Amino acid sequence: MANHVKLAKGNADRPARKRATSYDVAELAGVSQSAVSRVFQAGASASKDMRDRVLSAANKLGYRPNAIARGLITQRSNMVAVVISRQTNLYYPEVLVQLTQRFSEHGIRVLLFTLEHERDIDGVIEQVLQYQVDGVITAAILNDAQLDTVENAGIPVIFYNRTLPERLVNSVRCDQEEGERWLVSQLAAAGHKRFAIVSGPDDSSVSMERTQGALQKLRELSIADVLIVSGDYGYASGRAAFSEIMQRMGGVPDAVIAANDVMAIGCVDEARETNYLRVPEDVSIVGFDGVGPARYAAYDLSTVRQPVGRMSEAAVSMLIERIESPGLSPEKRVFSGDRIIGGSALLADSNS
Amino acid sequence: MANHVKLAKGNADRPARKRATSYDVAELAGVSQSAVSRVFQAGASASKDMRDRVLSAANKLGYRPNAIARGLITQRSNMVAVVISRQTNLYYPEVLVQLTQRFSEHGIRVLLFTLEHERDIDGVIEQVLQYQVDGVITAAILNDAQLDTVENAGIPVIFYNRTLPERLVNSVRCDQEEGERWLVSQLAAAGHKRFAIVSGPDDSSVSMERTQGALQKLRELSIADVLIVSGDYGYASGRAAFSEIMQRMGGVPDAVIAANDVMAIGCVDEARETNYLRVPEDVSIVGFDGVGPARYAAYDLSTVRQPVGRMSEAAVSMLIERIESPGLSPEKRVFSGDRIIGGSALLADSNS
DNA sequence: TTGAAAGCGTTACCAG
DNA sequence: CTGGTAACGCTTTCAA
Repeated sequence: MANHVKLAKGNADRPARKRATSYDVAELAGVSQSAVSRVFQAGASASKDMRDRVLSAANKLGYRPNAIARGLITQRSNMVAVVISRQTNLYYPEVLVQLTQRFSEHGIRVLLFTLEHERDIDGVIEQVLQYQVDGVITAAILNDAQLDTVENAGIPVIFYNRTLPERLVNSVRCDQEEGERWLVSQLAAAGHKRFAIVSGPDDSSVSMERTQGALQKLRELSIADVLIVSGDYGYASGRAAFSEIMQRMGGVPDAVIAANDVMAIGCVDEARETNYLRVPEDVSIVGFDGVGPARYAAYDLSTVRQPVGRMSEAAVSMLIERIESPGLSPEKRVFSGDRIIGGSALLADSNS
Repeated sequence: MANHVKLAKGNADRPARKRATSYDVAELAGVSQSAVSRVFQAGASASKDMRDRVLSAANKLGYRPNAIARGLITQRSNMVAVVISRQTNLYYPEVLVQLTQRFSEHGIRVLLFTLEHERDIDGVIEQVLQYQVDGVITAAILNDAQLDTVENAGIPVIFYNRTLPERLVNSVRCDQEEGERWLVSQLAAAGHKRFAIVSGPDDSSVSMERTQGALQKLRELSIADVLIVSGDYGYASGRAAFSEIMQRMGGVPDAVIAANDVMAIGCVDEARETNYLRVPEDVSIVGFDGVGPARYAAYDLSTVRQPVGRMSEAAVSMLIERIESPGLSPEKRVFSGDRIIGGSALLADSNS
């Protein structure tokens, strides 16, 4: 009654080691290899009889065209690289799913590259090029030399939520500045005077844009005295930041502008739990992103939501266009964020 | 002064259309193509002189070995498929990053496949096989025929957080049952009598295991009267579920066991905001997963955290082992979750 | 419509 | 250590 280790149910007798090739199928079907190839193509020219014989043979052998070999001859791997930094993924997990889903509708697969920090990108570029991807979507900034490297290889690049202002590149992003300016103007119009900003990590261009956008608008409104403390986009750093603000200001700020929702939530908790403050009566707190937890009843953040669905759709279609027509000129698409008025801040429009 | 559209900075004169091949490098360096190939390999045999000339020629041409062609001849694509369902990614975004990072340390790239629902997997399998991946990590269940298909192609598969009990497969998972049993026993020991369960989507095996684990322990404790309502793992569905519980029970349950943290958070908010209940004084609520928001001060969930770091490390090393040694027998690794005692529930151990 | 043969860019095997 | 040559599995002319 001793059994073999390997148990194969449907096709117990097949050797299973070597994959069937188009030659195997051709032989079994009694046709040429080119014929097999044609049957598995879109605009093929094959008689019904031929088609049937090939397909049944293929089925019997479990044949599947080898996409790698195809890529070699057609010079199209049908793979695109998606480069994300840790942050992108953590705070917008749905972006990846959306990108992958949309690409797959076009017969394109996603090769994923992740960066612990945005600076680690050099090695990644090397890999991306070796794998002959047809295009790249990057949520990490490339410098001039890096971008040159990729473009000289003839690979189109789309920047996701970042851009190189000095250069002709393709990019899709959310208007962080506009969003922050709106938040600031709303807060100011509601009478807030003492502001604090919680910025993100130093190597995050998104955080830079948000912080600068807010600062700029504050300056325009002649609000000069602004305290900036920095966090790492995480909850704990939001709590620590609020604590630091209280200490360095020697009191309660009127409004706190956090570079993302998670830190804003941290600020809210620290204000309530540690300092026994009421939000928004004692202090207004706003975030940015519009992530899920921002809508939880306990926080109900006033924030700006990135239209991630439209952004990822735009990125995919821009990239596919450029894969199909390599000559297309660069395009920058900027989406306004959705303005969300929640209960975490007293805004001018709060009671409208 | 008219400029051409294309502006290339570093290497303005290079045609940029066609990528350099090992033959181009060989010609420029005045050596054979095989020599070039050898220089770019690990255990190569090449003299220092040879090496220098090749490398400098390669550099000049911007040559990079074509991983696709290499894969064709070596029968190793150095790519693995990672299949995730929407849910996996949304509630554990870090899993993907960890997997990708760890694989990349071994020179392996991740080809990502996402499923809207776990049932969409058939087409994905077809793609996975066509791309000649060296292995698969799947966070979606395959049925017998599907698994046969992949295994017959000689591709090792690791199941992530699911398993096929009736079959010899490789899997890495968190012990959902054990976790739920602990939660139930803690709740029961604290004196709770009227229980309600909020289950996840019907097609989620993880939800099934959790719900069954809880139910089983409740039965063992002779607590028969348990209401089960179902949600979709989302916040809103958690709120709706709590509402439904109140209605169908005609009063307040002693304890609510949600199949994940996000729904537990929804329950907490609905209990507080809509029903003016105190948590945990009036009702205890527990979740599962140990996601970030579970630790926010406003919720402070009692829950069980999946050790995702260790799990993804285990998955990667198991897969790599099996790619390297195809004969290895199947292995199932089960990790206990970390027990987290928070303020959202009165547990027997709460004051220990 | 079909088949033969020439690549795609690499590695692997052999002589030298 | 080095170079020639045969694969790898496919698509793509080009004749028939």
